[in-house]
Amino acid sequence: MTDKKEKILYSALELFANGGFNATSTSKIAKKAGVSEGLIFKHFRNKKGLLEAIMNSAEEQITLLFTPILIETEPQVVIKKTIELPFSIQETEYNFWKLQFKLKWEDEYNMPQKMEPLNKKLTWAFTELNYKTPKLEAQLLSQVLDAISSEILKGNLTNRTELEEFLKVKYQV
Amino acid sequence: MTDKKEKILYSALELFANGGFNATSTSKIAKKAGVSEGLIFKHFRNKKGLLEAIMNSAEEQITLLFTPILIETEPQVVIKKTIELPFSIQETEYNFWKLQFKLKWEDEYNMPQKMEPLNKKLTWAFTELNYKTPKLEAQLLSQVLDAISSEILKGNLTNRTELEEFLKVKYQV
DNA sequence: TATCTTTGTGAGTGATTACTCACTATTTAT
DNA sequence: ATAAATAGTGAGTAATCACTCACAAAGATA
Repeated sequence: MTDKKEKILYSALELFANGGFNATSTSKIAKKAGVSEGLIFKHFRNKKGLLEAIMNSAEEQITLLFTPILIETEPQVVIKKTIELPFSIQETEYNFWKLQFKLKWEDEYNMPQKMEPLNKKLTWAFTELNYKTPKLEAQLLSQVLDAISSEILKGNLTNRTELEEFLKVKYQV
Repeated sequence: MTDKKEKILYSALELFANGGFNATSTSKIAKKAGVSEGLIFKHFRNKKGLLEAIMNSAEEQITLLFTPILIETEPQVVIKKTIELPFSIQETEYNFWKLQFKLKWEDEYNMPQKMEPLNKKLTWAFTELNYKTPKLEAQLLSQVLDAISSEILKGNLTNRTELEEFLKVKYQV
C-alpha cells in the first residue's frame, strides 16, 4: 500500500463519515488527500469501490472486537466484556464506526447478521445464569449497546463512566 | 395546500427517507410527483427548503406522541406507555420516522434535546417507583426504545409483540 | 367583464459530477 | 543498464445537478 493510496482511504473515510457518501465528491477527496483526482480511479476503479475498500476492513475490525468475548467461558465475564464494548471505542476510530452505523440505514449495507455470533454467545451466557428468557435478554442488551454506541459516536453521551457502571451493577458483573 | 404541493412533499419524503437527501435529485422528485421541476422551487424556494418543510412537521408529530405520556399521573402507566411508543408506529409513517432517524446522524439535524421532556417524565416515574438511580434508568429505557425503533424502521425486528411483552414484564407494567 | 394573484410549465443556465485518457515519473525485474 | 510494470498527473468529457425565468393557465376579486 503506497503512501498516497493510504491518504486517499483516510481522507475518504473522514469525509464519508462526517458528510456522507453522496455529499462527498471525488474532487474533495483528492484535494484533502493531496493527490490528483485520477489516482483515486487508478487505485479503486470508481467511487463506490473506494467505499467498499473501507467497508472490507469492517469485517476484520468486528471480528477483532468480538473474539475476546466469543472465546470467553465465564458467562458473567461475557456480559461484562460486552457491556464494555461501546465504551472501549478509541477516538481515532470514531470516523470508521460512525460510517458503519450510518450505512446501516442503507439497505445495501444493513447487515444485522453480523451481530449474530455475539447474540448467540450472550444467549448462552444468560442461559447459564438462569435468566428466564435468555434470548430476549441477549437481544435487549445488544440493542442497548447499539444505542449507546450511537450516542457516543454522535457526541451526545456526557456520562459515559456513570452509565457503564450502572449497567454493570444492573447485570451484576 | 394545493394538490400538487402535497404530492411534491409526499414524493420527496419517500425519496429522502429511502435514498437519502443528497442522492435524491429535484428532477427525480418532480418526476415522481408528476409536476414540473420548476414548481418545486416556486413552493419551497430550494431543495433544502423542501427538506425543512418536512422537518417542521416533526416537531408537532413528536409532541403528539409525547403528550399522552407527559400528562399521565400514574408512574407505572408512564413507563407502560413509553414502552408502547416504538411499537405503535404506523406503517404509513415509516418513511417519515426513517428520515428523522437518519438525519440524527447529520450534525445539523441531531437534536437530542427533543427527548428531554420524555426523559424528565421517565425520571420522575422511576423516582416514584423507588428505583435507586432513576435518571440512569430513564436514560437507559429511552435508549432501548431508540434502538428498538431503529430496528423496526430498518425492518430487522421480527418478534415485535414478544419483545414488547418482555419489556413490560421487566418493568412490571 | 376586466384585473390581479396564484399556480404551473419547460426550456435554458452555469456549476459540478464521476470518470477517462494520453502522458510522465518512479520502481522493480532481468 | 534496459525494459517492463506500476504510480501518478491534469486536462478534458458527457451527464447531471440545483435553480431561473419568461410565459401560460386558472382562480379570485372588483
